[in-house]
Amino acid sequence: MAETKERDAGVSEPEAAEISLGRYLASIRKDRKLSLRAVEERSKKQVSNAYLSQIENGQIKQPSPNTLNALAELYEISLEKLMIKAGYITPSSKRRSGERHGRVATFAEHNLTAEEEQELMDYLEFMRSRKK
Amino acid sequence: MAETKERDAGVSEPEAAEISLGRYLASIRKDRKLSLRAVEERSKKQVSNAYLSQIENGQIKQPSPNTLNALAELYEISLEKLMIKAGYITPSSKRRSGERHGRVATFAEHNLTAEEEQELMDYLEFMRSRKK
DNA sequence: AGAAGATGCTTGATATATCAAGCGCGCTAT
DNA sequence: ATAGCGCGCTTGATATATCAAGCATCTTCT
Repeated sequence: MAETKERDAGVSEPEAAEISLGRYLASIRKDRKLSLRAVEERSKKQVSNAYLSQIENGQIKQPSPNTLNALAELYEISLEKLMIKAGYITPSSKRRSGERHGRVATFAEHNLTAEEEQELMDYLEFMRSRKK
Repeated sequence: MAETKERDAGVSEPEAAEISLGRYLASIRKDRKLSLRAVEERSKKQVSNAYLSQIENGQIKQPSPNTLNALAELYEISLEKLMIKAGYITPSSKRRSGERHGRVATFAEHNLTAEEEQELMDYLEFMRSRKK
């Protein structure tokens, strides 16, 4: 029955004891009602079913950002969330107390897509969670 | 004498035949007047001198984003530029011809730091260069 | 019941990232 | 000159990502 026995460990520091990358990805895949092989196909072979299985069972510690990106796009979830769970970045400082002056003007020239905006927001979150 | 003999190859597709990651990093390190060992120290041992040497000589194809991030911060250069040169993302489509509706309002609530803004701009570039 | 798939999983092979330790060379200083 | 240091570099060892191929189980169809 697998059991998995809390074989979690965590690449860097689990800290908040969040749900692991593997379990997270597995739960999402099930929610999307996709089989391992379906993901393999839809990802244009970027992620093999064998490999995804290992990731979901926690046998792979840190899949490459390529892989994570493929899954993020396929599942339509935030890449940064995966990057954090994979231990590429540390969600250490809760909030930068630094000085911030509202500057938005620059982005006016960029004509953002809705998706682009969403991704930028995600990335902003990501930026603020790492940084020393 | 080294020669290196155009042992470049490129992880994904060189396409624009830009300067390679190795040469780029080497040129910047020299500009910053740092030795391999100095970088090793300043990076808090995140990048060993041996390894950096290999990277600069093109013997390492794709250093991890951790490594790239350490170097980007140390040299104060754009992480995305390194990510592109390392082949993590493809600067394929010059410009998405897609529909974009100017949306900036959301960022008004975010009070961006100058650095954050810069990084977001970089990331926007990065986003637009990959994407199918 | 048995053929045919589909599903999750294991495993062996291969590639590659990363580092500790060491080598050889060029500088200074004694 | 020679002792020492800093330099870039090589190499062997280790860890890990990734996949092709296969296995066991379960479902469904005839």
